[in-house]
Amino acid sequence: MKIENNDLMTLEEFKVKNYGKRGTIERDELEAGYENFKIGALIHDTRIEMGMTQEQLAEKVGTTKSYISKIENNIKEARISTIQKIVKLGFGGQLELSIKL
Amino acid sequence: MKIENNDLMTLEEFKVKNYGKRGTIERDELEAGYENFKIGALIHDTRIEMGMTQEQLAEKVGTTKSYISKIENNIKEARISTIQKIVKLGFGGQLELSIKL
DNA sequence: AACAAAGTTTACCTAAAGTGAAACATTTGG
DNA sequence: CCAAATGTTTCACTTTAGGTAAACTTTGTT
Repeated sequence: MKIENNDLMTLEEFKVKNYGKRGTIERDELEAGYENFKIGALIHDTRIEMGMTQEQLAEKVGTTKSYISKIENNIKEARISTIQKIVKLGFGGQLELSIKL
Repeated sequence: MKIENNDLMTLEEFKVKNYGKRGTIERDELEAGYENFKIGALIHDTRIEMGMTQEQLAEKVGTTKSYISKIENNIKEARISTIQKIVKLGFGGQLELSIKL
């Protein structure tokens, strides 16, 4: 299942509504259809599928497990370059971004 | 032409190397293969193709032309939610994000 | 050349990301 | 059931995005 789209909301609204929840996604396309803050679930599920702990991922990326936890749980909204770093250094993959008009 | 990939670099390194330059992209696929800071070019080119000024885009998104300029020129590295706002409110499109392993 | 329109830069503020250590909680394996 | 491993939260601090107005520069038009 793809991550479904949400309406635009602020980070605060999102926290109230979705704190602790995670979407589930199917491989192995890992298409996100992104939207809002579901990026955490994408990273979480990818990490699990690759059999990594947060600590192992953190080491590859060059950060700490507490930070990875925050990103996975959408407590901090990462920048694109941060997500990219995780995908590239942590998963050895590539982040793709496109605009659908 | 798609935006080509770059190696990982810091924002500082990028500024020194690429300041002022912009990639060009072809429509209408607007696939980004993102990577680093080329998102500015993606927004710039999309805006031009839609015949909008920075001021018009800014108004739709609910910001100012100076901010749009900074994003297009990669002076500020936007968050995903910001890019999404521009794509959604400004272009009436959708931002898509995926991980390619 | 002169003027208008569009784009860039500067300056300045606030709120949130980025960061990590350590404490705490939860899950898993023996 | 206990210990070890894994994951989450708290606290604390620094950097940077988000945001705007105004000055300035570039580009386009007559």
